[in-house]
This record gives sequence, C-alpha cells and structure tokens, in this order.
Amino acid sequence: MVMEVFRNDRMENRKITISDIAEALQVSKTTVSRAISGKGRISEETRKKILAYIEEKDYKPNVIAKGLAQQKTYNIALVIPGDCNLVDMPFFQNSMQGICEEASQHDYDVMLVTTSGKDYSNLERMIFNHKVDGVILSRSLVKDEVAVFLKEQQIPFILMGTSKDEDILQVDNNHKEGCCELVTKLLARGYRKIGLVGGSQNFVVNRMRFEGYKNAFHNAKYTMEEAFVYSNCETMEQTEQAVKKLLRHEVQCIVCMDDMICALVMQVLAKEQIKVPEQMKVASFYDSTLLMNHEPAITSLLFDDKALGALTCRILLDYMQGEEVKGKNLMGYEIVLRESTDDI
Amino acid sequence: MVMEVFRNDRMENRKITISDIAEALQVSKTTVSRAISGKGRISEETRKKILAYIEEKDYKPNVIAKGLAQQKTYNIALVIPGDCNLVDMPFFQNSMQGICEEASQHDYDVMLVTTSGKDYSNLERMIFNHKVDGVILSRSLVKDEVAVFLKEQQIPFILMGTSKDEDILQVDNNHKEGCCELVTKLLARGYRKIGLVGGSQNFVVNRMRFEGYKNAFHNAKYTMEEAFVYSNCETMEQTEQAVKKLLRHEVQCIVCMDDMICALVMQVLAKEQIKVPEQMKVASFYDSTLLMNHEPAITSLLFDDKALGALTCRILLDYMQGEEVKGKNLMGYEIVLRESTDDI
DNA sequence: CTGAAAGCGCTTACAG
DNA sequence: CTGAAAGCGCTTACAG
Repeated sequence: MVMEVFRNDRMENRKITISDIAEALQVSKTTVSRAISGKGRISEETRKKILAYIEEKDYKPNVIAKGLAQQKTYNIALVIPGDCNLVDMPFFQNSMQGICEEASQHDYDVMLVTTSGKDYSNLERMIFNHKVDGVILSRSLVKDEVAVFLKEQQIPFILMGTSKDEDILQVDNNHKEGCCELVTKLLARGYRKIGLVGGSQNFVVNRMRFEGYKNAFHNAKYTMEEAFVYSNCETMEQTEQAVKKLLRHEVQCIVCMDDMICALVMQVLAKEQIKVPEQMKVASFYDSTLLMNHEPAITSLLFDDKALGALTCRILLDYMQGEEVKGKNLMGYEIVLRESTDDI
Repeated sequence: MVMEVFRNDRMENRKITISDIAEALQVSKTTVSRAISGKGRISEETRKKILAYIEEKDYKPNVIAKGLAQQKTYNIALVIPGDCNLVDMPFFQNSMQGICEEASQHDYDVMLVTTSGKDYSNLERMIFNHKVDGVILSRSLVKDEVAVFLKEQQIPFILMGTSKDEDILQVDNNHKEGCCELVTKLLARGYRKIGLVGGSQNFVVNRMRFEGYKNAFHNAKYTMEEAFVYSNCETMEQTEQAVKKLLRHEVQCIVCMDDMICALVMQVLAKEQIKVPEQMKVASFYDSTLLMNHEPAITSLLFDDKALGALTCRILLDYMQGEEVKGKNLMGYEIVLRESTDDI
C-alpha cells in the first residue's frame, strides 16, 4: 500500500503589482495609486484607463503593503474565551458571523484569539506583533485584566457585553429591559408566584437578567419574593434542588436565565411528573437553538446576535476612524410567547 | 442626562523599530536583523549586545513588515460555515482553540472567515487581498466549489474533516473505526438488534459513522438489518417516527449518530415511558457537552477536537514550509461506557 | 493633473 | 563577521 504523501511545490504564481500596471500604461505608480484610492487629483481619462486595465487583469491591491505604508493592518482581533460553555455557543457563532461580515464590508478582517482562563498571552502576542488595529472583547471575558492591558496599550477596543466600567466602549443586548418586559407580561397574566432559576451572578449578563426580573415586580408594585430566586445553578443537582424548592413553594411559573438551565429545569419537571404548561408555566430569558426542538415550545426572549456582532464591529471601526461614538449601546429584543406559558 | 460619547485621540504612541536599535547601538540594520532571526553570521558579542538591548526596550518586530519582505503574511484562514448547527458547535469551539494555539506557537495567526450557504465571497476577498498563506476548511464545508477555488488559486489548504477527493490534504477524527468498535462492543454484549438513528448522509461524517456501524456487523459476521437504520432524522418528528418504528421492531439498543439526535431520542423514549437502560440501551457516536448533564449518562465516543485542530494546523504549516506530509490523517478516540448501556 | 522620491519596517543577496 | 543597498508593494508630501 502506497502512503499518499503531499509536498507543496510553490510554483511562483507571481501576482501583478502596481508597478506592473504603471509600466504597462506608461504612467507613474503614484497615478495608479490615486486611481485606485480615489484620493488626490487625477484626470477622468487616465483614471478610467487605469481602472479598465485593473478590471481586465483582475488586479487586487496587496492590503498588507497598503497597510504598512499607512501604518494600519486592516485587522481587528476577536477575543473568545476558550472555556465558555454550551449556552454561549449559539451566541458566539451568530455574533461571529455578524462581525465578520461587517468587517469584510469595510475591508477589514477578523483575527481569532482564544484565551484560556486568565491567560491572554495570545492576545498579547498579536498586539505586540502589530497585527491588529483594534480588539473586540466578547462577553464573559469581562475580566478586568484584559481591559486594563488593552488600555495600557492604547489600542482601541470594544466590549460585546456589559461592564460597569464606564470607560469601556460597550454594546450589548438589552437583557435587563427584555427580561423585565417578559416578566411583566407574566405578571399581567395573573401569575404572582414566579420563580427564577439562573446561573452565577459573577456573569454580568446574569446580573442584568436578575435586575430585569426585579424591575418587573417593582414596576408592577408587587413585592418580589427572595425565596423564589435561585441564582447559583450550574449543575444538574443544584438545578434539581432549586426546582424542588420552587415546587414546594407552589410557584406558578419558572423563569430560566438561559436555555441550558431551562433544559435542565424541563428534565427535572418531567421527572417529577409535572406537566408544562398545564401544571407549570416555563419561560427562558434566552432563545437559542438549544431549545428549538423542545416539546412543548418554550416562551423566551429573542435577540439578534448577528446584528449585535455587526453593530459592535461597526462602532469599533467608527471609533478607530476617530469618529464620535456612544459609549454604551443597547440592542432590542423580541418576546416570543409559546406553548410553555399558555393558559389552559 | 449626558450622553456618554467616546472619541479616539490616537496619541502617536510610536513603536521602536529596527532602525532605532541600529542607531542606538551603532550597528547596521542588517546586523540587528541577523541577531533577531539567527540567520547569517554574527559575532556572539554583538548578538548578545543587541538581544540585551531588545530585551531591555521590550522591542517586538513588526511581523507585517517582516512578512512583506519575505512575501508571507504569517496568517492562515479558518473557514467556518455560518449555517452550521448546534451539534457542531462544541466541535468548532474546541478545534478552534487547538488551531489558534498551534498557530500561535509558530508565530502564525488565524483569520476567521464565515461562509453563508454557497457564498464564500469573504474567503475570496481575503485571498485576493493577499492576507493569508494558507487555509483550513472545516468539516461540513466539503462543498467542492471552495476546494476547487482554492486549488485554482494554488494556495495551500487542508480540510479538517473527510473528503473522497484524494487530492485534498485532510485530517479527521477516525469516526469509522470508532463507531465500528463501539458497535462491536455492543454486539459482544449480546445485543443483536441495534437500531441506528442518524442525520443526513449528505454529510460525509455521517457516512463514515454509518460505515463503522456496517463494518461492526460485517466483522462479527452478523447480518445488518436495513430496517433498523434511519438516517434522515433532522427534526423531532422524523426522530419520533424512527424511534417508534424501532420500538415496534423490538430493538434492544439504539445508537445515535450525534448528541443532538441522541437528546431527541431520549425525549421520545421518555415520552413513551421507556426506561434507559432497563428497557432500552442507548449510545451516541459523539460525546459533547450537550449530553453532559443527562440522566442517565450516555455511552459514547470521545474525540479530542482540540488536538484535532492543533494537528490540522501543524500539518498545514508543515506543508506550507514545503515539508512532506501525509495526505490523509486520522486521530484516535476513546469509548466511554456509561450508565445508558449498563446491563441490569 | 502628474511624477520622482522618500518612506512604512523589515529581509537578503552581494561585497568586503 | 559586518554593512550599504535594493527590494517587498504600497502611500503621500512635495514639486512642477
């Protein structure tokens, strides 16, 4: 048996350059450059001639060289935590696409950086190597150290998420308001005993969600029952405990901070033989593919993560250009009522 | 209320260059360059002097400029389908990390490209713009068009996945063998009626898994029952139909092609009041976080996706250097027996 | 409106 | 062992 082996014999597929064009057309490189960039005076005639030639030869400028001359890289870094969990993944996937597409449209490219734990050495390397003009930090990466480092380096950066640090440019889904409105709707339906099951308050996003929950009660002038709130459910056991306690409290509805938790809650309810929505209403604060095929369908909040990514990218780019941008930006949401909260 | 506004006043935080070093040390740029790269003759003394100065001033070479001079970019592209589904996400996340870390170690960086559907224009742009030296295609992106394009462009690329095209450099988890071994183990326990529930055969990875299943029967000299194989389950309904039919056939065990499907299968079984493992054994061909918290724990195949990413990256890099590399590379796996296949 | 020249920050024959 | 010079592919004052 022959072992198939590959070797790369790079046959100098030489690319055409600005000099080639200049020579072919008997003009200077300067002129060619001007025709391409549109900057500086140039006669309509020569401009057309050059552009036509470029079109014909399918010439593409070398962005790297352009960048070097302009002291830019036309790259931004996207920092993603290597240790994020499953719930976050649809979020990352969708926002990533938004970021890439937006960047592309502005002739920028996205460099991927993963961090592991507190170690952001790969980001350091990338910045020290002068490979990016700006950085997008993604949520749950609100570790101050990275932000501090970035400030020190004086490199423009933005957080796709929420931070208390007002110095940090940020854009996020409006979790607080969304959660508030969802709970308000549930209260309006007459449910007063609404349990909340969520993950660690160490994540800013969870804190926002909790705030929304609280505000709903506050706005409606109902008192929120502390005993109905469980915000440390990461494992199956913890969730099971929380749900059982809520059942003892005879809550009418359980609101889950995200889809992962919601899936766990649904498992517990199934085990306990509690029917949704007949005996218990359930809603989630985040709508992802995770619950897509669930039966019954789950009422939840829908965010447009792709648009979030695109906006984040655009704001960073604007900022890098020296434009004025708002420090704190929030994106809308949609409340999707489904079977799990139906009145029977 | 004041609207917080940001503006980027880039205060020329000028970086130190090779010329600065040369001037400070009264040597030529050439010499500095040699001290850094280690190429070319240079006296131990001057080398040390330069390196010490570099250390002291914390100088980092501009990789972009270096690349321009060497006709390289020190970047590789990672192509990720914008429309991949949930099952694939742990895979992407983990392999991404492996790729980034490996690249980093070789002073390369990873540019992120998303495709949407058949549209790979962002990849085109990146390549035309001369921004990468090589490309990693990720599985489910086996669309021939992209590979054809890449071949045309004569740019080195590798597929993290499996393709029938023998011209394509590829590395993948050994799904076929893993699945075969898992099923063989089940057969050895005496289960003869083993159902298979899986996704579309349009995905190469699913085809590999099916092959493994077939081989297990073949090796054991049992005949495989066509009626026990359902390979078009994407939705809840399809899965439900498949499971019900398998129940009618009185299979003893259900093997699922991936975790998403397995989760659906478990839901159906729960609904039908079938207890696992008492009344039915269940196993999955892919072990991801999706099933992490499931009760009972599910027997499955464990792959090291991070290592897969790292290997893929390394092979591509080797290939780009002109080294000989194997055309087809397979990674090992581990079979994790859990409660869901326990004998009672 | 156009071009020669210097420059971005590095590398690399070539000569000494 | 070391350096002057040309070059990577572009941009951009400056001069005309």
